[in-house]
Amino acid sequence: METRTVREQLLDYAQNLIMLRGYNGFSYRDLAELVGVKTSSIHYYFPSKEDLVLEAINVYSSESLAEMYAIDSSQSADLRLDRYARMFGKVLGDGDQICLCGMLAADIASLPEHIKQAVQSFFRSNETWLGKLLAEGKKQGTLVVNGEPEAAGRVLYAAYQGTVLSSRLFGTKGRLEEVARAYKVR
Amino acid sequence: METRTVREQLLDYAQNLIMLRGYNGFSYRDLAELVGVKTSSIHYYFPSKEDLVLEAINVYSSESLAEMYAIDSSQSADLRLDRYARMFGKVLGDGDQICLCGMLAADIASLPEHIKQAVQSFFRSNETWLGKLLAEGKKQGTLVVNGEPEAAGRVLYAAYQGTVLSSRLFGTKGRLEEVARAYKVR
DNA sequence: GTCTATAAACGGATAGAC
DNA sequence: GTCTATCCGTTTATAGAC
Repeated sequence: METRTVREQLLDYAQNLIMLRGYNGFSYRDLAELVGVKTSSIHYYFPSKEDLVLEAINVYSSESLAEMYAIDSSQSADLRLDRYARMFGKVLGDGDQICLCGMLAADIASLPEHIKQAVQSFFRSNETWLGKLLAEGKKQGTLVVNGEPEAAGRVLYAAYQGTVLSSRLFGTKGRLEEVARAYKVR
Repeated sequence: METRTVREQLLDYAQNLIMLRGYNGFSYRDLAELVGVKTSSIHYYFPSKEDLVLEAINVYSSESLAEMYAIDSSQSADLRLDRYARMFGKVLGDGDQICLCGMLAADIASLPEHIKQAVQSFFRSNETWLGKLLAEGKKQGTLVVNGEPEAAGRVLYAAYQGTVLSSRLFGTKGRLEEVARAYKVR
């Protein structure tokens, strides 16, 4: 028996579909069939497709960032980086999904300004968090950071986004571990 | 006066459209209006949209890889990395495009197996080329490489793919330079 | 080669009954 | 809230005239 509300199911399946096929790659019909309602019912909850996507970003973003901020800051930086990597590993799902905001960043030319800003906000949060982590790891001597940690945080986040993409493309989960390994002191 | 054949124009505009909006984000109608023909004429050259995309990959791939392989191998590794970064900078175009194969990697769930293989092939060529470059830079002492160069090549290529994405998202070209800087000896 | 015409399915969205 | 019915534009693709 399904306990979630229709609205919750819609958001959940919408998230999966976007992470699989992108904004232009799924329709209200796809979603309706998955949830078992008619497309007109979706419009009751989300008048337009953009409304749906924006709400999907909000849910995804708040959950992901909460998990990221919850990473125990008393651990050493290299262990925290491992936990971050594992978090990123979960977005792969059955190996056919990429990060929701990474996907929407690819589709950004099809989306309105306010959605772009939500995606930017998610990127920035990850970048600055990683930047601070790298700064600490450098000070501790647990991570290898060449140059300014802030810029290195942006590069590292880009590496993670690119790596989920190639992990799915090649069907290999192991690539995500290579990223953290490239920053660890050996 | 337009000197290119219709076929050449179709491929050129198709490349731009894919790099801007992705596989599901453009139509034969968009393309027809840009070139100034009817959609049925496009089917004469490319029976299906997949035929068009595959040919666009072939053109893009052979041109990009040729340019990459032409990077003077007598230079030091850090200078070659700069040239590679500048190459990647060109894909941004007016700041609204990302790598064709990076975009199609995001759209991969909408595409057939033989197109997936073409995208994989492009990724692999870049990854191995960068891996060898990093190996040489490490030996020369001009680049900072932590760990195995092969894995580092995959991470670096992912970083470039992720960085064109975020460069477009934030409208800042400078991020591409940060990547190479993170690998240079200072 | 390029066109007109057309097919047949799909797209997001709305009105109004229940 | 969810449905049926419907609008109307779009999409890829084909047939056949020129």
